[in-house]
Amino acid sequence: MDAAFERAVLAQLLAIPPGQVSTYGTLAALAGYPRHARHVGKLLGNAPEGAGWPWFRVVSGSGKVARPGTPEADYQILLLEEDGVEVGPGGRVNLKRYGWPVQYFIRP
DNA sequence: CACTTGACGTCTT
DNA sequence: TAAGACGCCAAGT
Repeated sequence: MDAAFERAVLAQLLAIPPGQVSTYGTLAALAGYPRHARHVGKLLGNAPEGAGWPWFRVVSGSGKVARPGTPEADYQILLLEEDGVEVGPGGRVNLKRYGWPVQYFIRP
């Protein structure tokens, strides 16, 4: 396993402010591993549930929840809404508002 | 060594 | 906007 990669990604994951979301590719890039988006997904998928990691704050680059249709996706949507993030039909998230670190803050 | 498999991303229809 | 083609990188078979 690559402990350095895991540490770096986890650091970025924990850096996401509550109520905001980031993407796999962004986390990988911030961690210092560009084009390793798939590995971030694999890491989160393999991550222990009781670790307390905010894995639910990570969505795909299109702003959609990964693996749509699965119970995990529904659970993630639930957690995001609990976190104050609006999730549209199909597990869509408006990255213009909730995206991190680039959030545009289009608030009424 | 060749091929497959991913919680992915960007570009083109 | 939705859907498909390609590209990407590491790990497993």
